[in-house]
Amino acid sequence: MSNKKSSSTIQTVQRVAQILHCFTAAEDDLGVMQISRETGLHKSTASRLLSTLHQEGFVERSSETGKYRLGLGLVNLAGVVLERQDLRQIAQEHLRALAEITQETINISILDGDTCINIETIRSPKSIRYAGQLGRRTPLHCTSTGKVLLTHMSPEQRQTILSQPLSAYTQHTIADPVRLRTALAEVCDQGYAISDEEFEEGLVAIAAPIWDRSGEVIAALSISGPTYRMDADTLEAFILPLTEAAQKISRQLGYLG
Amino acid sequence: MSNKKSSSTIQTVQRVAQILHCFTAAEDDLGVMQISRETGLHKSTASRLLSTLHQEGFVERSSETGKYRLGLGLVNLAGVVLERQDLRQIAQEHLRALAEITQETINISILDGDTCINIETIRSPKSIRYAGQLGRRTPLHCTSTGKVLLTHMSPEQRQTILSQPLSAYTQHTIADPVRLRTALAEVCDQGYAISDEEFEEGLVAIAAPIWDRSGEVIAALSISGPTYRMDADTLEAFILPLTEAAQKISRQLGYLG
DNA sequence: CAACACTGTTGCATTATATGCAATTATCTA
DNA sequence: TAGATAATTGCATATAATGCAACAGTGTTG
Repeated sequence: MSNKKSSSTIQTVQRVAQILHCFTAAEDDLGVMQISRETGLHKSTASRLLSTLHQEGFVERSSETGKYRLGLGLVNLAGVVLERQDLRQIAQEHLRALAEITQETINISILDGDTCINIETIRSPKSIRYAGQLGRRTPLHCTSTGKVLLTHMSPEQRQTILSQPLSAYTQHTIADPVRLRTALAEVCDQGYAISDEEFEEGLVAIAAPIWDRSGEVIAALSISGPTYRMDADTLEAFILPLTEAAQKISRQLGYLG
Repeated sequence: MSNKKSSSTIQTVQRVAQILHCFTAAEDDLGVMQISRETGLHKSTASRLLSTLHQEGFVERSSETGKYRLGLGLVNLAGVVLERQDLRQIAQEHLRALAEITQETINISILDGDTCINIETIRSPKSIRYAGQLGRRTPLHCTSTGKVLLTHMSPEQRQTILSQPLSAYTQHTIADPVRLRTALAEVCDQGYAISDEEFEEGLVAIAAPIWDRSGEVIAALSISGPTYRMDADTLEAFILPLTEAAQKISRQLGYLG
């Protein structure tokens, strides 16, 4: 106890958030006790909160295990959020075309605070592929989309993010702000960003910016795949289709570039 | 006041749900007062709840109007739900193919209590199209997907749903349980369901069932479009690609039909 | 199959927590 | 500049969430 936040903060809401965030793609069904342990909430508190979340459709109970899982009510609400991104609708056909050409996983990410979040994914048809996940949050400094978004944000915002410690996810992560700035300058120059195993071993991605009518970069379009398929030549060959797709989407959004 | 539910129900969670459900695709940004009025909550209560929901990322504030909107945190959570539907991943390429052939909006819906909910959508490239929305809930008795799911549920479940009053959304809605049962028998027989303006004027859709390895129908695949494009001949021509796509998906799920 | 360990639910008294009021500040409109 | 409307916040009060402990369910093991 002692989360002395803004005076007007409702504890129960924080607890609900805590509980919901226990569930991940990797651990998607949890019992009351597991949640109780993970959150530090009393088991009866957890039980009652979960029970109410269940009534409201935010969690479900697995019919086999009886454990809780996140519920379709969340998809329902998320649909409202995604619906207002007209970007998403406009982009769909271009994504499909790009998926066709590249046979790799395509993502669109937008900025969310100091992370980026995936708002649309088309997965590679191949069995070894980058498993893009809708709604997934990734760091800015070591992903292709993140670097694109970093490059095109306001200097103050960028400064704020770069002044915080940058986690090294792999050996290739550029965790040094100075070197990162240089890398970003290059991104700005060439019009696309590459993450070569900087976020995850074996994962290479390339991303280009999407502009809206006001001339601001509002999203990044990316192609992600395993290192062995994303060699220098392939990557080189992807640049044009990628930037062209991003251009087309931008134009449809009213960008006059 | 006086929602005497199960003794162990937490009011604040119900209120959170109430608030979140105020936001819809049509009305996606709301002020504190609007929410206070719509939910009956005291304006300061609404303010504080929203403020906390904001801290937790479940709502955002529009930078222009300053009003609240649903936030990306919800997309993040919904991603976890969607991720566990391997159906969705398997289906993607088949959906794309079907979209290509038909040039209409393609949806996959699953059962959620007494409604069905959209878990995947590919929109028609045409400007007049059915605007399928991820996470959207629709009734069972008057949609093509709903009728497919109704047809293949357990008799008891179906009984429960059909014994409740059926809303007539349009003049074509089959609101009479007896007539509906006859219609469902036909669906069972022919292997697909059609909704001919039964849910919305001007909207025609056709759906086929998707089976899993245990031989149960777990979802429905549909093609939706405006009446004038979805005439009898076109509909007729869609049957085969639709059922074949549904078959392919089912087989990939392990169905041995 | 009995005993044990573990998990989830619930009635009840306690107190911490959310509430409503009213005052204050901020934002918009005429 | 005033006047209305909306949003926020300090504070006392009372309601609603809490933790306990007992109980019910489930599964594991010798």
